[in-house]
Amino acid sequence: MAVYVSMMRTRSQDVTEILRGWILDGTVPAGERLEEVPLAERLGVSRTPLRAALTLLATERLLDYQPKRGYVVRRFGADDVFAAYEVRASIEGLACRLAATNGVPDDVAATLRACLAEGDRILSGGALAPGDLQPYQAMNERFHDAIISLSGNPWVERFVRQTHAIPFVSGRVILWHDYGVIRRSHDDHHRILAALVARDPARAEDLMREHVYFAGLFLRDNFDRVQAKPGEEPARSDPQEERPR
Amino acid sequence: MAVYVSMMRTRSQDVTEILRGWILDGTVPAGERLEEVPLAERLGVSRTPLRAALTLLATERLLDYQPKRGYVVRRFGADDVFAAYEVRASIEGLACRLAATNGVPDDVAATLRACLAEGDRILSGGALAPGDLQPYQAMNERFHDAIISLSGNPWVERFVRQTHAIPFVSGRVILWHDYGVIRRSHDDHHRILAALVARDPARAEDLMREHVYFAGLFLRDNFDRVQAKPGEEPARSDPQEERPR
DNA sequence: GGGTCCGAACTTGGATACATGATGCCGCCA
DNA sequence: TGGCGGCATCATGTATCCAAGTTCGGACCC
Repeated sequence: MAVYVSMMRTRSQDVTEILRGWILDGTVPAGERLEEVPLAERLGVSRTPLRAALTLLATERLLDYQPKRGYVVRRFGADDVFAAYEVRASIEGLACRLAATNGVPDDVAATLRACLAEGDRILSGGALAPGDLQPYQAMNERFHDAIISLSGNPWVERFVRQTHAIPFVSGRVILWHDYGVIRRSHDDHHRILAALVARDPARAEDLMREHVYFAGLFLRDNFDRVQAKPGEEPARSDPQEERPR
Repeated sequence: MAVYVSMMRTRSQDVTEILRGWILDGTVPAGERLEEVPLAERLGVSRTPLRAALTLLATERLLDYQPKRGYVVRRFGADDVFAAYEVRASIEGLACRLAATNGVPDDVAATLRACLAEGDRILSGGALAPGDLQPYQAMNERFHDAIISLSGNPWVERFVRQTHAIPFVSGRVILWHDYGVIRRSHDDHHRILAALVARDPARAEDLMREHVYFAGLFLRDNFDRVQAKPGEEPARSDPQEERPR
């Protein structure tokens, strides 16, 4: 007996995704007040589903909310973003440790090795071509997502996903100008997989923590650079958070 | 010109808190379907604020939601709860490390020392009196909250708060039957504060991680005990549980 | 002239009415 | 008798309407 999962999509969900996208890619600038009626008209829906979306995004802390005073797009500074990376480093480190403890099934190992191979190919030229940014981002996200799934801890997955829903913390934003940094980062990937298959939880955790933490450091020190070019944001792969894996 | 912070409380917020309480303390049993109209009548409000509360609790993952099929109180098993403790241990460990790095202001140190003193007093008798559970819980929460605030990392605060909003993970639930375990746990508190004032980040992190992690282990191994506590018969394994609706 | 008080317009919160998809019963047919 | 299909019922999703709080401007008072 098959269990049917409703494919139904409500307007609220659609509106939520659209709005989240607008916030993350800067279409709606930080600090802007979101008034219900104009927004609803702009989105072509009534206030009801829009309000559901707003409450949801407020619980995700993408919006600030005060009763009777409405919603404001939250402003994220370099310190906020770095703080998020600290947390992400900690949780993904945990994920990596758990994954090493649990072991890596063959099919996942194959996926991870494919990620490594693709990264090697992209970086083999010795320089960063702009057109390679998007595939590298996608590869990077696949790699990290696979490890998070391996942790087998649903809360890890949930929290990491929440950190990804913070502007500039998402794996979609990668500073693509320093070959050496990217090279090193991908080298981390190699060592992380090695630690995973060797069932070395402590090493796997340490590597992942530093891997993510350094990304946060680097982003903080180059924060003006990434803020300046929101046009660099390429087509996001669908940000819907509910996607089961 | 004074800046007024609206003290306004909306019905949605009230309903959210009430419902969250009902879920956390078992008034609404896990697995139960929450129908909007009956619930709204029971709460004395219309469907609108209730629906806002439901969407919020669903984003907190306290409820499962499927479009057109409504909300169901999520069921948390021992493994879910333990997994939450793993994450909480990691994040509170981070919080403790950051707090040790930042240093402890005198007023906070005084608060923490007061917590230690109260715990010492409660435990001085050499046994656990039922009437002492509530003050000990409150003290425990104050202690942990103070350290989390010291971290200065807003995301840490947010995520830890989220783990506290999981049934059985909340600091409100403490197994109060084994004097030795509580005694040791409070001894951890002493050492943690010592590490904080000594500005020893590594030791502070390790202590807090183990402190929380062991609480998770202990809770998992005594899970039936805490589940039976709300006065309900332990959730009988319901063979029809899988039936969608 | 500046500050305060008042009120009107606007915005958000809540209630109700209507639309739409899910569920389950019942009868029909093989 | 058992399975399948259609229709009735009901719960949820959305729109609209009403209530209540906030904001802002202007007039009045000091």
